[in-house]
Amino acid sequence: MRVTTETKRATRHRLLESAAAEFARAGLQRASVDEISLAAGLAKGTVYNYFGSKEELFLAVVEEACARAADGGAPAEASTRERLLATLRGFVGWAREHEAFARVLVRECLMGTPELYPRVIAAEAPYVDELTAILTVGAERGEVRRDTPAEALALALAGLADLALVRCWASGASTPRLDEIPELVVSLFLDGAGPRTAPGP
Amino acid sequence: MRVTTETKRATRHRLLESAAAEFARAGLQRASVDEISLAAGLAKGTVYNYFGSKEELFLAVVEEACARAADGGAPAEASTRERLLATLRGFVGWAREHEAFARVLVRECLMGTPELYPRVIAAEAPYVDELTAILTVGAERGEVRRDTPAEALALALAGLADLALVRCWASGASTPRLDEIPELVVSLFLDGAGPRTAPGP
Amino acid sequence: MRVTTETKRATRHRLLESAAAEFARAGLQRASVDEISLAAGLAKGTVYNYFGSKEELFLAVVEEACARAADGGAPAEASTRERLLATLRGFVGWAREHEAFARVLVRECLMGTPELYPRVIAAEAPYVDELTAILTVGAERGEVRRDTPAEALALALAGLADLALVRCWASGASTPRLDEIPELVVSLFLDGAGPRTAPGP
Amino acid sequence: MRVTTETKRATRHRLLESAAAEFARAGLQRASVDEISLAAGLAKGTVYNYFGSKEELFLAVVEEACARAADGGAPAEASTRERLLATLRGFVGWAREHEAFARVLVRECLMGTPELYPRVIAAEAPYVDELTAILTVGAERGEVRRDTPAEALALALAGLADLALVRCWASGASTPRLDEIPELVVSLFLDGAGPRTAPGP
DNA sequence: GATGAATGAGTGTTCATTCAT
DNA sequence: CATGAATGAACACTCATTCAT
Repeated sequence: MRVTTETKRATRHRLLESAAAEFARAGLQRASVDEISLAAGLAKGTVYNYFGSKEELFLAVVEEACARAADGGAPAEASTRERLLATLRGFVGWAREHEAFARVLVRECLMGTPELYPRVIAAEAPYVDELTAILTVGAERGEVRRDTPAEALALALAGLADLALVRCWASGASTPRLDEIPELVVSLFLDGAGPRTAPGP
Repeated sequence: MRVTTETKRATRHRLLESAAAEFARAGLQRASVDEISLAAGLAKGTVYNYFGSKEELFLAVVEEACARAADGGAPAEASTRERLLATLRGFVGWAREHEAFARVLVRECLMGTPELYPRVIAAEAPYVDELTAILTVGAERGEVRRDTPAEALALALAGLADLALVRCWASGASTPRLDEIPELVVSLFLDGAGPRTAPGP
Repeated sequence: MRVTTETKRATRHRLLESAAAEFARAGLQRASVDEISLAAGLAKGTVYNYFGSKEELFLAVVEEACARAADGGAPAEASTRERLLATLRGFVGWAREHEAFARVLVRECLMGTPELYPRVIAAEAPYVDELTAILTVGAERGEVRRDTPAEALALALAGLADLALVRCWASGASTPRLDEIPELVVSLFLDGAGPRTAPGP
Repeated sequence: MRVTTETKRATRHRLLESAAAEFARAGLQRASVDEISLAAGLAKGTVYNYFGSKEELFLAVVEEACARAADGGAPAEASTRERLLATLRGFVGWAREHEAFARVLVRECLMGTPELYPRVIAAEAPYVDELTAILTVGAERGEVRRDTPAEALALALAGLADLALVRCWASGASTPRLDEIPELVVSLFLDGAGPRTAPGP
């Protein structure tokens, strides 16, 4: 019984892994259930013993990706800049190690099918919420402008990070490099593209 | 002869219009050639008298959208901030009036099918090039930071505008409102999310 | 008026020529009406001013081919062997000069669409009839076996010639060569594949 | 397992049978995959579980037909005439019982689509090879003329048999009758159409 | 008489989903 | 619970034919 439960968990995990790879490669529409099941070493029908449809499987992958992306623990009571940097470093580090999941997540952050959009939003909530919380505290401390809602800023920051990741992947990991992304994005986000006024420690 | 030429132009235009709507609704993969032709009041075969394939039609729509988006004339020798604002206002104004086209453009700016990517990039060039040119001049004038390539900044700016548009459409045109977008985006882009240091003249 | 009639004849002729080329290249099914009209320097619709349908055009080509093939005049009162040789030489010579028509004819002699078969048979009648007549006279003279109907023999002979032509074309005109075909076929047909008993004068 | 394997074999067989009938009726181009699957009592998609494409299915039918046609075992060390007769009797007997396959085979022996020609040739090899072998031995024994390559003679003989079958089918099985064909064809092939010289024992 | 834009039925093929084993 | 054969709706694309100009 215990064994059975453990086996099921493992099977589900294998399906999620190969589904992430396939969705990252081909997107939701073009991904093939056949490919996913074969890559997991299982038969096609098994997919439907675990997930109701291809779309359900896709959402499960997105949820898994967000859950993993969010748990890049934030640091202590450092400056807002440091906290954002840490969060993005966690995100980028996770993206490096789980590129398949990361590609799916980024892809769907930027452009989801309209009918799935609400559910993707919900799945991404933990990740965006973390950024929102940091920015809210930052605004209270006077480290973040107050004329724009924290959530809008969080979405813009997440979007900038996603765009940078897309550019990185599209350029063969050369421009920008993965490890440059957090500084690059946080700098642009906090300081803007205008001339550097006060570099400040 | 003249009549025929004019008629063909009109037919092609109708096809582009309904194709833009369908692509905006469903994306490249899920868009149905049948739907496009029927919505245009034409038979399916007619689509193939004008465009070699669904993908060619799609690219034609993107090119059309970019050509229109780009001709929002830039102003004179104003400040970089004003020039960027004017360009984004032109873009947003155009997006309001041609929402179907705009959705296609934004969608594919953010994430196109890999095999089409080079051609989409080429189609979008005029629009991104305009931003790049403004930012290059701005850097020379000392109005734009010089530690990041102008083209990377242009892509970030275009990406922010796209993200704002997506949020606008997803929220039923309420948050943010269309006409707020240029100021919002340019302000965030130039000044950053940090505390307002110098409101500037 | 005379001019008009002459022009129509010429137009019809051009269509038959390019139709023969296209049918020879691709067969009845795969032949494209577009190709035929364009190769003739005319618009697609014009084909239908002269022929009711693609099939009608095809039959017209077959008839034209047979009419031309048959008028390779038969010689005098020579031996049956000589008369058959002369007829086949005429046929092969014509095939050389009008390869497109010849390919269509051979193709359809060997394998016609069932529904067209009767009409193709009728169109080929003049050519097969000539062979039948020669063989009938040959049988009366004792130069041809009498235990098989002359028409069956004529069809077998025509079939052998067609097969030889097909082999010739398939081998790039090398095996057998076009000018070898008449002797080859008549020799096999009259003498058989058994050991040469009497080479005859 | 055993059951599944047996079932698959049966399903494949049903598809081959109805495909043979459809190809015989309409030829490769006009044959409809829909018709084939429906006639087999299966859904259209099932065809593609067994054969990669319509062309692959077609080639499978030809191969099946040739494999069956060739196994009409040749007799012992009889005369060349007897051996050829036996082979043709086997072929005709098989053609009677599997008319659909036979029609496909004959049709494609006589004229295949150019791009498939090499593969059709390969599929037919066993059958033509048998005739070639018999004729080669016959030439060594002095029972077959040596001035023409055995393979060319084999093709001519196979072609004559095919033509006879076509005439038989076209005439509603009356002229010639199926069972007359072997003698008719072998007699014409070995003795020729010239006057009977030596009836031989 | 010539044109060629419009047509739309027909085609081969894919693939998510089901279900009997 | 896993399987994978069967399914059939959906799809992009072709092309012979028509007809208004």
